[in-house]
Amino acid sequence: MATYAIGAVARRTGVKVTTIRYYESIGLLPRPERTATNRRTYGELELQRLAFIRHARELGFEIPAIRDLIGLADTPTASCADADSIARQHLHEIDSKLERLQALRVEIQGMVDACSSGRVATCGVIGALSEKSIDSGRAVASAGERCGPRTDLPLASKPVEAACGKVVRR
Amino acid sequence: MATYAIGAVARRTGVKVTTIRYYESIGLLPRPERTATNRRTYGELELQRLAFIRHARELGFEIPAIRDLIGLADTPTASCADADSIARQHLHEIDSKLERLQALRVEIQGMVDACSSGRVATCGVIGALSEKSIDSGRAVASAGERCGPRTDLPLASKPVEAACGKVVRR
DNA sequence: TCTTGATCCTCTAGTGACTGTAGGACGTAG
DNA sequence: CTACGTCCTACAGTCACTAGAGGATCAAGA
Repeated sequence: MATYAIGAVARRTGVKVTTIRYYESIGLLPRPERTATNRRTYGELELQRLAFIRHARELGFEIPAIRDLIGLADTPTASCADADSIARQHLHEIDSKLERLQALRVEIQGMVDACSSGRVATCGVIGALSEKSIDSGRAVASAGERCGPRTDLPLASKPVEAACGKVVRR
Repeated sequence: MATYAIGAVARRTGVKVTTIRYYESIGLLPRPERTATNRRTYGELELQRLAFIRHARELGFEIPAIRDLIGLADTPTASCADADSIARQHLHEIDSKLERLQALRVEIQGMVDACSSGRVATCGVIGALSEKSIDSGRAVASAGERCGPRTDLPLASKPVEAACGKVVRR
């Protein structure tokens, strides 16, 4: 079975060398075998686990949650009940993420469509994610409401930028 | 139009007071109006924007990306082409996240189902997210492959834990 | 009106999850 | 055997918060 040096693992999984060592230091990855000259060597399994961690992080899961998830995969059948409750809990988290991501997708797709058809872009991007979070009932910006009076205007003019915010600078 | 103190905003959006101030300090939120005694006051618009930021962060978007997204919502129609390219780029990101989240969901749902029906749980959780990331072709763990020989064994035994990793400790 | 407790202010320091760098050992192609 | 790339440890820095100190303001009750 093939083994890989830490650099090769980094290249294959997209996780930086330093990050791999960091994950090892916090116990998220097991300490790997070492060569006679003290270099880490990894197998396919670690590659998979690392790729999993990377994706999970990109999806917004925190390290304790990832520990859980990895634990699920490693759970012997005996403790199925524990695994089940952890799995259910994360299932809710995932469903909520999916829902919000889909809402955001719809709004952004809408912008792209509007743009390509030369129509005035409406900016429901913020509304897509903001509504369901303002806890108390009567949603602040009910469905369909857009940000500012832009749609009614021919082009951006004075009242708009006061109402709708700032420039993007990265 | 109703205005809110920072604490009220925090309660309604689920974003901590200190975090709101932090977002202001990095320019992600505009500086709000102040009362005569120097207290911040916010309107519905800031509430929405903040809720948006919160969800976006929970979905794994970084602050520069969120700046972009907010920028989209604030974009005057004039710069529609710019907005379009940014929107398209984030659309890809979102689609990729959706895909991976759905794959993870399937695997975790599978575990829950297996558990509730008393079957031996298979641990495809890691496989769900690891496969598509190992860059070079011939996927390391091709579809359907599971983590370790667990499914074939009656209960966890010696070779498994060496192969499949560590204990969960939070 | 006075008090008391909640909330606000600024400033600074700490945390989680990385990320980069210094200083040195090891590996490998020419 | 040289040169350059990769690896090692250790530690400091960054990003996105988070908590705490020390003090001012507000709102409700005695």
